[in-house]
Amino acid sequence: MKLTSWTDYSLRVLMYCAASQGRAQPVTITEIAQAHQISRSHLTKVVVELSNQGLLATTRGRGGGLRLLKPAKDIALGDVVRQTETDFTMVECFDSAHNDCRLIGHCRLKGVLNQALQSYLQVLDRVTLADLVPNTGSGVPLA
Amino acid sequence: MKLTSWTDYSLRVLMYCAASQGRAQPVTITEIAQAHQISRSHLTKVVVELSNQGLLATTRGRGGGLRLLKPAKDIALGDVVRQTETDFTMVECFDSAHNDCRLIGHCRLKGVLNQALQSYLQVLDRVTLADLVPNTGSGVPLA
DNA sequence: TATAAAATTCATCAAAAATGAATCTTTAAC
DNA sequence: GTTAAAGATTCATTTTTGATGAATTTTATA
Repeated sequence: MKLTSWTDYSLRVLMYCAASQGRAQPVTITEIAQAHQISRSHLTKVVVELSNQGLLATTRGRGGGLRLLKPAKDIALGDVVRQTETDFTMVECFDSAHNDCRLIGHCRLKGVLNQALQSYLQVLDRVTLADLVPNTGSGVPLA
Repeated sequence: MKLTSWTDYSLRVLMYCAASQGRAQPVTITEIAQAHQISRSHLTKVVVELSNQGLLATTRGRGGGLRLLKPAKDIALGDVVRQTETDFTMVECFDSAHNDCRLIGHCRLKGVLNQALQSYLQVLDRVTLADLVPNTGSGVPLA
């Protein structure tokens, strides 16, 4: 019952980008990697995925970097977590080949656990990147 | 973001015991292991932990077995999950040695993720074993 | 054309979850 | 009191999957 560091890194990248909107030079992977002491190579994969998911735009070459494709206030944490976490399995399917009682018990359990998960995500749906990142207006909030 | 099979097994054991209350012979580990096709040895460890947590009473020797220490309606899923899941880490602590902005962002994130987790557990707090297990009154619901 | 950026490929490494055999301990039934 | 049936313990692995990073390739700008 925990988030992967992959999700952790994804959130850091997005927050960093959100905090840097308005800067003259775009944010680079190297910059974020150094700021958080994560390997650049590893972080690149996170960026690629976020890019594939349509959250980030990347530009190669000198002067390139990252930018958010949507305003920070339009990126809800719930959506990010849904996409970065791969496994929301709550309980292994019980073997239903036996009897009604066990099956009924199972179904109720499954339903309850799913309700709890939805409740978790709904809390995150109500929070956006903009809520997390102080809006300094300076354009260089992570100086 | 998923539960361990340890928690899964714990819930199965408790549900099985709840469904078997009123039986002449107590439930045995071997019986549950066979019903769910789990190794008896492995399941024993789950039972020992549940016993240490005060949820189950065990009796050794011939004719021994397991029984719930509380009525099924008094055992909330939230409490079980809190005890069986060991790691609720949501995000690794950011390195706070750098600047205010990152730290503030981190703190807000941490708070939000914690809120979501609490929301998850609160849903489970409202459900008890009795809600999961059909009350047949037969005492042999898993025949 | 040199440099700086993202992107890809490959190979592991590490941690923790999961498993189960073998054995020991306890206790009721016979 | 012996024996069989039950839980308890110990030990060693196996499996999974998350996590990591070096090396290289591709792209684009100054």
